[in-house]
Formats: sequence, C-alpha cells, structure tokens
Amino acid sequence: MDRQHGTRATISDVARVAGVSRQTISNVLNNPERVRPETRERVLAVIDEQGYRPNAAAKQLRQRRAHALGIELDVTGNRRVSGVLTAFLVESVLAARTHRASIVPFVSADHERPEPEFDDLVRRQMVDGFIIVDTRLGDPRPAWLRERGIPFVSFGRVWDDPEHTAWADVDGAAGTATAVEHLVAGGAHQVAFLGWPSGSPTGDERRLGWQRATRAAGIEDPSLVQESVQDVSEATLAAAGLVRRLNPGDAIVCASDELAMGALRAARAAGLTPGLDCSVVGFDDGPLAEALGLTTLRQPVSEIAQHLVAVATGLGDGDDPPAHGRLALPTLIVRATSIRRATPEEEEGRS
Amino acid sequence: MDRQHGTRATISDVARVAGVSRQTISNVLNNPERVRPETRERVLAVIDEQGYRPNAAAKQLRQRRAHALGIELDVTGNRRVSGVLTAFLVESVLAARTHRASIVPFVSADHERPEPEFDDLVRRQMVDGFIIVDTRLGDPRPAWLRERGIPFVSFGRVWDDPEHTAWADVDGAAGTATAVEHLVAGGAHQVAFLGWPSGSPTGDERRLGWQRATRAAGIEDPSLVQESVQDVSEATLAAAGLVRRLNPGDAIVCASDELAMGALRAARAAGLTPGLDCSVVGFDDGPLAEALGLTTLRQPVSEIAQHLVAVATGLGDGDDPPAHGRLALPTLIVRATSIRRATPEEEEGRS
DNA sequence: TGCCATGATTTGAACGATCAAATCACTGAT
DNA sequence: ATCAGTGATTTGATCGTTCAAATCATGGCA
Repeated sequence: MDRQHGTRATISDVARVAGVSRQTISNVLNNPERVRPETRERVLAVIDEQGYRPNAAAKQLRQRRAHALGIELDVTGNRRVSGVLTAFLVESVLAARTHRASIVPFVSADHERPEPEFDDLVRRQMVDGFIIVDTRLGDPRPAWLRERGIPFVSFGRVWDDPEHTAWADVDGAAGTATAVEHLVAGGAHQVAFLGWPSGSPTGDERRLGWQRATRAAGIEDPSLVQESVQDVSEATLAAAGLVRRLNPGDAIVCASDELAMGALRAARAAGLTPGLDCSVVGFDDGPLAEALGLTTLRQPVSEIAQHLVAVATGLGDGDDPPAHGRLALPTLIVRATSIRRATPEEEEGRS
Repeated sequence: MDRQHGTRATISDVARVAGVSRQTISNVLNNPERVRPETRERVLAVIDEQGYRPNAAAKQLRQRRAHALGIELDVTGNRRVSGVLTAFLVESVLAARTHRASIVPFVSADHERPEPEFDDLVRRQMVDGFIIVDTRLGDPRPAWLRERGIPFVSFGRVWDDPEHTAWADVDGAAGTATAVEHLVAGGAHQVAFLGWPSGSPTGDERRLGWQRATRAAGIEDPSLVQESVQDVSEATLAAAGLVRRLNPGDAIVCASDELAMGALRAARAAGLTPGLDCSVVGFDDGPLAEALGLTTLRQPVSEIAQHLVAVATGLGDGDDPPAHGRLALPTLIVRATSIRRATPEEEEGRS
C-alpha cells in the first residue's frame, strides 16, 4: 500500500487506486453531482476499502474554517459546571456532529475577563465562532465579539443588545405559569414565589409568569414573594417566611432547583411534608432534582442546542442570522414534591 | 498591512516586518535557543504588535499531530453525564491547556460499540489519543486501542489488562478506610457498608477498605453489609436493612453518593436524623452531595486529570508510559451527615 | 465536416506552518 | 593567510486537502 505514514490513507492513495485525480476524490465527497455515477461508485468502493477519511487539519487549512464552535465552561468559584451547562454541552456536541463540526470547550484564566482566550482561539483558527452561555446584564462578551466580527450565538437573551437575534432561551414565564396551573389543578389555594433579587432579567421573567398565572386563577397575592441569592441556606431562610403564610395544600414555585431545595428544607422544618402537605416546584431539572424527587421545569437544552448549532454553522456558511430569537418551552416534570390529583397527565416520578 | 485575509497575521507577515525568514519566526517560538537574543526580541516585538498566533491547522498538518485528546461523554440512558465525569472534563481541559493541547469531547452513536467513533477521530487526525473513563471489566476499548497502536490513558484501572500502566484512579480502599476512622472518632460503635453487587472491582475495593478499617478498630462485623445497584430507591431498601441493626451514634459508609442518598432516606424513615442520631458517608462528592450537606469522599479529579494529560501528551512525544499506574487519595469532606466530635480537623460543612 | 456547448475530469497552485538540509558569517588555530 | 568549526539563519520542500482554471471528450446543430 502507498501509505507513507502510519495507517492513514490519503486522498492521493485513493486517487491512485481508483485511477482518477485527487480532485475527483474530493468531488465525490463534497460535490457528488459533478461526478458520473459509475466513477462515483468506483471511488466510494476504494474509499471504503482503504478506510480513507479526509484529514481535518488539511481541510481546515485549505478552507480557512475550523468547523468548530467554542463553548466556555464557567467554573467560577468551586470549578463546578452547572447541570444545565453540562447537559447543554452534551447536546451541543451531538448537534455539532450532524453539521460535521465539533465543539471546543475552553476555560478562561479569568472568568471576569475572558476576552484574551476568545481572541486566542480565533487567531489560532481553532474555532469559527462561539456559543456563549449564562448571559447577563452588562455581559462584556457580545459587544466585544460583534466589534471584531466574530460570529456568535447565545444560549440566553443578549440583554444589552436587543438587535442580536441569534439566541435561544427557555421561556421562563411560560414555565412558571405552567407550574402554577399544575399546582392549582392539584388543589393549591395559594401559590407563593421564591426568586432571585430583582434586576435579574431571567428571574424577573420567571416571576412574571407566576404572577400572570396566579392572576388568571384568581389567586394573585403580590405579598407571597421572597427573594434569595442562589444559595441553599439563604433560600431556606427566605422560604421560611413563605411557608409560615401557607395553608396545607398550598405551594411554592421557585426560580431554580437550588432555591427549591431551600423551600423543601423550610417546609420540612415547619413540619410539612412536600408532596403531601404542600408543594414545591423548581426550575431547570438535572441530577439534583432527580435525586430529590423534585417536581420541576426541565430546560429544553436539546432543542436550544440544535437551534444554536444550526444557526452558528449557518453563519459560518454565510447565511443570515435568524429574523428573531427563539424561546423554547420547558417541560413540567412531575415528581414527588407536588401534590397532584389522579389525572392521566401526571407522572414521571422516580418510583 | 500584508494580511490578505481577515484579521489574522501569518508567519510571513511577521517575517517580512521583522526582516528575517519564516523559519526564524518559527524558531523563536519553538526553539528559541537557536536564535540570538537581539533577533529574538525583535521578532517577539513584531509578533506582539501584529497579534500573531500560529495557525493550529497548519501546525497539525505539518507535524501530523492534532495536539488533542478525545474524551467520550457517556450519556447512556438519560443523556446525563455524571458529576465526576463533568468535573474530570473540566480539569482535563485545564490540564491540557498547560500542555498546549485541547480536549475533544465526543459522543458515540452506540455506547456499547464506540469503536467507529474512536476510529473516525483518529483517521481524521482530530486527536492523537484518548483518555478513556468509566472503565469496567470486559471493556472492549483498551484491547481495541492497543491493537491499533492508538495511544490512550485511563481514568480507572484497565481491569482486563494489568500490564497497562497509563492509568490513574482514586484509592477507593484508602477512602472508605478514612471514612471509617472519621466515624469511629465520632463515636460510632458499629459501621455498616452499603455497596454495589459483588463483581464490580471498584465496589469491591471500597468495601475492602471499610473491612480493613473496621477490623483495625476492633469493630468488624461482616454481616453489616448490604448491596444495591446504583439506584436511590433500591439503595433505600437495602439501607433499611442496615439501619434496623444500628444503634444511635452508629454509621453507614456507602460506595457512592447515590447509595448514600438511599441510606439518608432509610435513616430518616426510621426516625433517625443523620448527623445527630447516626452518620452517613458517601463517595465521589459533587453538586448533589454539596446540596445535601452529605459527608463524603471527594474524587481527586484534578490530580488525576493532570497526571493523565501529562502522560498522554508524553506518549505523543514518544515518551514511555509510566512504570506503573497511579492511585490518588480522595479527600474526606465533612458536612452535616456525620456525627463529629469537637476536633480541629473537622470542618468544611456548608454553613 | 466543423464548430460550439456542456458535462466530466484534470492540472496547477494555494492554505500556513515546520522539517531538514544548505548556506552564511565569524572566530580561533595553524 | 587559510582552513575548520560552530552558531545563526535561510532555502527548498513538505504536510493533505480544496479552490479555480484549464483541458478533454462527446453530442448536437448548421
């Protein structure tokens, strides 16, 4: 065999045996309509026989395209990646694959100033663009990327730039509204809300959904709200103030699963059994919610990843960004922490 | 400026302005000892000025090295990646960076038969080798990789091939022994063990550590063992059998945090408060353990990742594999589920 | 028969970096 | 003054693929 290196066949090896030019091999793989069927079949047989695969580095160099998207792993503080981000990473890897691309996970030395790492990856042609996650008000990344014409898409709204349309996010308001409906259907007369401090657009949106749904159900009570930072102990304290106000059968909708943990603790401390005496619903889902048997709203990470990867690779192909962003509905996952009535639509508890 | 493409400077651009050959630019970056200090400084100044970064694809192509390691994300069943694997991935990305390499996460279409994906990545020169994780008895990957001379290292013992030395793993026996000591120091008279069904080398090892330590403490009782598959409900049932046998102040050491969850549930169901009436210690640590306030043994993922990445990149450089594998000690993380006495060495609970 | 159009294929070069050998410049020894 | 050795640098080519233009072969029409 004419392979002058290891075990990898090159395009020249295939061309020699198939009796055609190297460019014809390339055409068979990339522009098959330019090749006669007979030639095509002959070439494909040799490719299969030799186990030929195009060298990724050669393609990247010639095309000046990395066929890869960077995703930063936010490991602030305890070097822990959130359950949602982990799931999103997995789904992105899967989605990228269908686009013949790959995901480059990276960590910034200084999370508050990630730009040098973004810059480095682009200059080295390691990535064609980025999928940014955990966007927030005042986030420096979008403007920085836009100024340099670096393609990017966003899991989460780009709150400082409403014109940026290449984003997808969970519809937080629809989610909490669904939770309220579920709880009311389960007999709750009061539904409280445990959220983050105001000023977080994501948190405010989830609160809005709760508000609308309680109003629609005729049980709105704006005083049934407490705030806490994303910390279980803090959330427990905040939730205690709500639990005190509730009657048996009532409920708390939380802006996240971590906050829901606080609510569960507060309820138990007050002698209430979640799922029997009261209900608690979280937001996000993940191994934690599953292990706790927590009723929660599952982030639509698969749908979001598929959409974003498609848009990002399209940007690389010269496509236009979408006309507007995309909201995806979370799925209510009913487990043990919410009281429910015997309806066929319930389920999904770990039993 | 002579950049004929976008914003990226090439080695020729730098060479032109610095007034040296392209090879000298390369030498300054890769073999600086071959260049006079004055020339070196001049070149570095131009590199800095132009923001030049070597094109990764060009390097990969010329050197026939991807400078990347593949890590498969096991998403069997519910497409969930374990907390340990997630943490390991992050640490690997960090470790790879210090070796000027990157991590390529991938998912196999069929987890029971991942070989085609491994094959594809190698043929496309996307990776130089692999870090395999979650090794198990009968695992097909090691032999397959070895037969093809594909470099790989392993997080976990390669149970079917004792000759393979490029591995690192947690010292499970030392971990559970440490847990027993901690519990005995906290006043436990009996320490039970909740593990996986026999036949799992990892599980058997953790059990061995418990056995040795209880014997050394003079409280060994082989009947204080129950087994369960890695499922919280199953673990709860199994743990109930142990809880019944324990007196106030006694403890259960578990082979994993998931099993520990079952033990916590069983204890509570029996009217015991973990951390006050009894103790429960898990194994692995992660967001789940943290949220639960679980005392557990933290996997030394950082140490393992650093070791494995160093070995893997060394293999690529032609280095020999290490003389033997490496066991790393887990760290006992004392939180709320274990009774402890007022000793200075305790702490680390989330308070 | 000759010319033109078109599908199919080939040829030549490029992408940006590094390998490996050749060349240059300088110094010290004879 | 010449030669040999050595550090510093350059030259020529390569890596494996795709871009873009050129060429070839064939069929249809005047």
